[in-house]
Parts: sequence; C-alpha cells; structure tokens
Amino acid sequence: MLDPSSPTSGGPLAPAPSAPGTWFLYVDLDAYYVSCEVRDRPELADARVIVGPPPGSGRARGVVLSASYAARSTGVHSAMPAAIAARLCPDATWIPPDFAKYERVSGEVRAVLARHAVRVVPYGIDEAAVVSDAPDAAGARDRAIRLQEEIRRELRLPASIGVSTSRVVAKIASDRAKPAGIVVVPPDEVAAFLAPLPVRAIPGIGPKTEHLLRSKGIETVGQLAALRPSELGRTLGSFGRELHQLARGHPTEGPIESWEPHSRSADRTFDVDMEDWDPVAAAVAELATDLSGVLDREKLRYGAVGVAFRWADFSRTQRIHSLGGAQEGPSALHQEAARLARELWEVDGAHGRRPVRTVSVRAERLAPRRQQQRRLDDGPERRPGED
DNA sequence: TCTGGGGTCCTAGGACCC
DNA sequence: TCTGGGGTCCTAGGACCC
Repeated sequence: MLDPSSPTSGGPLAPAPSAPGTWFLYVDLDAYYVSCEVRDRPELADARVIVGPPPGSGRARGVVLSASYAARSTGVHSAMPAAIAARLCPDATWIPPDFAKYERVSGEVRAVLARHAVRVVPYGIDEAAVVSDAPDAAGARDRAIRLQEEIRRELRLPASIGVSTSRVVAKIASDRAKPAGIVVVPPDEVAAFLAPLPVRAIPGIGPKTEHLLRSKGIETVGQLAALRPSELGRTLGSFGRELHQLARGHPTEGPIESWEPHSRSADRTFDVDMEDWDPVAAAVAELATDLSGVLDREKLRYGAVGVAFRWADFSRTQRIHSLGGAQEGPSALHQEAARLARELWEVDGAHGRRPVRTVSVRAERLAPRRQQQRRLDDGPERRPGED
C-alpha cells in the first residue's frame, strides 16, 4: 500500500547502508524535458515553456510533462491536464515531447556522473544516486559542486544535488536544493534537517497518507518522530516503522541489489470514451503486438498476462491471468489479452454501458530467456513449431 | 477546462496442500 | 465428527513515483 522507495526504472529497490566514507550525491535534473528543449533553443531560456501535447494539436487528451520555472510561476505543474495549463498560462510555448532525445541526453548525463562515482544508480530518466567516497561532508560537497558544474558546462543542463550518507535523505535534500542548488546533510544533522519539513517531503507519502496523518494532527516530520513507533506501525504498517526510524534520523536502507524489470506494459487512451467493442478489441491487439516486440527486444519471457481498463469515470479495473509457467512469443500474450479484455468488457463494463477511456496490456513475472539452462526451467517450454 | 504512459510495492482474501 | 496452524500461489485493488 505504502511504498517508501519505489524506483521507476533501472534502479534497485533500496540503496546501500553506507560504508564509512560513503556518500550519496542524489542528482535531480531540473525541469528535465524543458531543459533538454531549451538547450536546443536558447532563445527560450527564461520563457514560459511547457513540454506536452500542444492545445488544439489534435490530441484531445493529455497532461503537462514538464514546465519551465517561469511557467510554474503561473500555477502550471507536471501532470496537470493540458487544457487547464493552457488557461493558466495562455502565452506558453508548447513543445511536443521527444522521448528519444531525453533518453539520449540522460545517457550523456550518466557518463558524466560515472566520473565521480563508485557507482551510479539511475532512478528514472532524470534522477540518479551517485555513490561516492569522500572523507567528510566538506569533501562530499566539493564533489557535488564539481559534478553540478560539469553537467552545466558540458551538457548545458541545470541540476540540483542532495548530499548525505543515505540515499533517501540525499533525495529529500535534492528536492530542497531546487532549482540548481546543493544541500548537504551530514549524518548527525539528519533529524534536525527533517524535523521542520512537511510529511509530504518524504518519498512514499502521497496525498492519501498526508491526509490521514493530518487527520491525526501530524503535519511535519518532527511530529512523526515524536510519536510512539507502535502508533505509526498500527496506521501505516511496515512503512510506518521505517518512517519512524527515518524521522528520528536513522534511515533504514537495504543493500543495492541487481535489478530486473518485473513487468512491461503498453497503454492507449482513446480520444473519446469507447462504447463499441470493435475498436477496443483492435486496440488490445495492437498493444499486445507492441508489447510482444518490447519483450523480444529485451529477450524476456513472461509468466502472466494482465489487461486493465480505465473507465470513463476514471476508475480502473484489471484482470490478471497466470500462465502456469514462463512463455515467450506473441501467441499466449495475444490470446490471453483478448480473452481478459472481452471479460472486462462484458462483465465489468456491461457490454459498453460503461464506456472505456484507456486500455492497458501488461506482461508480468518476467524472466530472461535462457538458451542453455532448460533443466532449470520451471515452466512449459515452447518448442519450434508448437504454434 | 479534466486527468498520459510507464512502472513498483503492499495488503488481503480465498484456494489448496501438508 | 470437528478443527489446528503454516506456507504458497493466485487475483484484485490501492498508493505512490517519475
């Protein structure tokens, strides 16, 4: 339910307990997509820029992916519906996203980070934890200053950096460093640094948990620290206990482990909510084909297939089916996706009486394809010609 | 004037087995 | 004739993150 350290892509679940002298430099690129675009169009440097589907571009639905700080001053923020952003900031320059560019630049950033790191652990396209050895806080700060300067000079990108001896504290510090700053939190200052912050500053506390805590009169991390651990554990489970430790200045983090993807999915939102089965079925088939291509490229097998519908009222329903063993190739994916979608449509959607907004096809329980270890396979193997 | 696309983790109930 | 506890798998839903 509550997730203290959910990575987005390419990162491990939890970073390492620091060996003596180990510091985390948590690097967060400011307004990343916008900054990538401004790099190529310097005349927009201080302008109100929004990366997202330009209003009136034909994409009927969409959200702001990234907004420049000038645009944010009008109230625009990431994930805001594009139509609302257009009203708040009518003179914005809109730029359609170019994800290939953002991926490429992200790789360039990682290369720079690697020069200063024992290890670089990416968390999504625009964040990374740089694990670095430094004698003390001053040494770690010097390294952060050099890093930030190199990213600015060589890549023309602004970055904020949080520095501490735990990953989660470094991340929280990087948020406080925005834009383009550096915040260093030595280990003996963690509790004092966190105490005045709103509970939302902690990754894993979102709107729901914030509301729940507020209903108990808790608004700051310092107030969290003052609670009895059992109180927090009762309300928030295992996350509550970790939260309590963190609030008191003792972040608990597991070791960095090698990380493999657990699922891959493909989604499509229709321009208008669908009340007919045929276009829904066609979309499911296309998504299954796309997804199958992704799994092929990544040499992955899958052990379960899921389909989810987001309905016109924005609620979501999903169906997952376990295949009883790892499969590869498109046929099981197509077949199961079609069957599950039909079931959702007929049972949960009452044959179109609940129009569908978004369809999503997912492959789960991924495992690398293995050529040479058949004995160890725990599921049915597909042989040539079996389809 | 409404809400993308891609992910992770946790919880909980029921089935099933020993 | 009635009732254990433990473990695992499956499925659905919820919260959160970039």
